[in-house]
Amino acid sequence: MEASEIYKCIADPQRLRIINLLEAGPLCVCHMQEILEVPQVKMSKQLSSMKQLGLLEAHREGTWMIYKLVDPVEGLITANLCYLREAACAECNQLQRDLTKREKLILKVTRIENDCPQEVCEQIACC
Amino acid sequence: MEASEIYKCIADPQRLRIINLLEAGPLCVCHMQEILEVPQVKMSKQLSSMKQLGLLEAHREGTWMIYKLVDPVEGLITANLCYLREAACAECNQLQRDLTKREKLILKVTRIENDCPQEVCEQIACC
DNA sequence: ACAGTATATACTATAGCTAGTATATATTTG
DNA sequence: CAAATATATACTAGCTATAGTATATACTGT
Repeated sequence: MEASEIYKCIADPQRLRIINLLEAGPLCVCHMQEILEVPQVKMSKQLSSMKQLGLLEAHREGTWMIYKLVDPVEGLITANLCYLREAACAECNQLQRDLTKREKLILKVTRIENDCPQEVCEQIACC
Repeated sequence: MEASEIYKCIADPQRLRIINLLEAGPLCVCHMQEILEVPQVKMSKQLSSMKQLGLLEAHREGTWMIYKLVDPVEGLITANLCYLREAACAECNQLQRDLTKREKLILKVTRIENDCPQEVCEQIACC
């Protein structure tokens, strides 16, 4: 993959946010939508363009499509995420907030699957 | 400067090559043109867009315009040049070749200014 | 087979980028 | 001041990217 293609990809803040999320682990489309608060069409098109580029891959689980970064992750991607997560700028803070939101969402999803009552979870963080 | 603006800038291979050259030191437009082998218009427009962005600054010396990276250089730029110069890809090799070409050009220019005869220079690399 | 949920694609309008040609400006030199 | 050199800008045409709306597909549970 050419460096310029990667830069063109992460030059879009939304796409950068997606990559940032996926670097922390695979996610399904609807959860990314929820975290980034973008319309479904936009999310889907961006994901498919990145898959096309060879940066992402996807598999189906029921009605969900689970996306992940192709392994091994492009060094240029890793290096830039690494830099941005440390840096202090509007976009960089956004990346941090997205990761936090991701954590919470994963807890919530796990809780639902475990049928653990919400009140209990919120108090003792069991799940 | 937003990260996305920087990425958009270096997503163009030509602009990346310019930044790579300038990171090694200031250069005048005609020399960059010679190294990158691009038409004058294109070079001028790319330089002015990067100046507009706040990445470059310029001053005049006679008929020449000397461009340089704004100091301090954006960390994101430095980090990426650093990565790309080590990496092995078509674009990265190009960057290395540009730097070599720059060295030679600077020697040549210095030689002319010193009035050192070319034959001597080429044999003993005096300048 | 049907309804519901999740995701993808087709189509369109529009905005933004790029290259190219021609022309303008700034400076030096004779 | 005229000619030469270096650089910038205006204008245009063509291309690419993006967003939005509507529609299609894939799967699950009933």
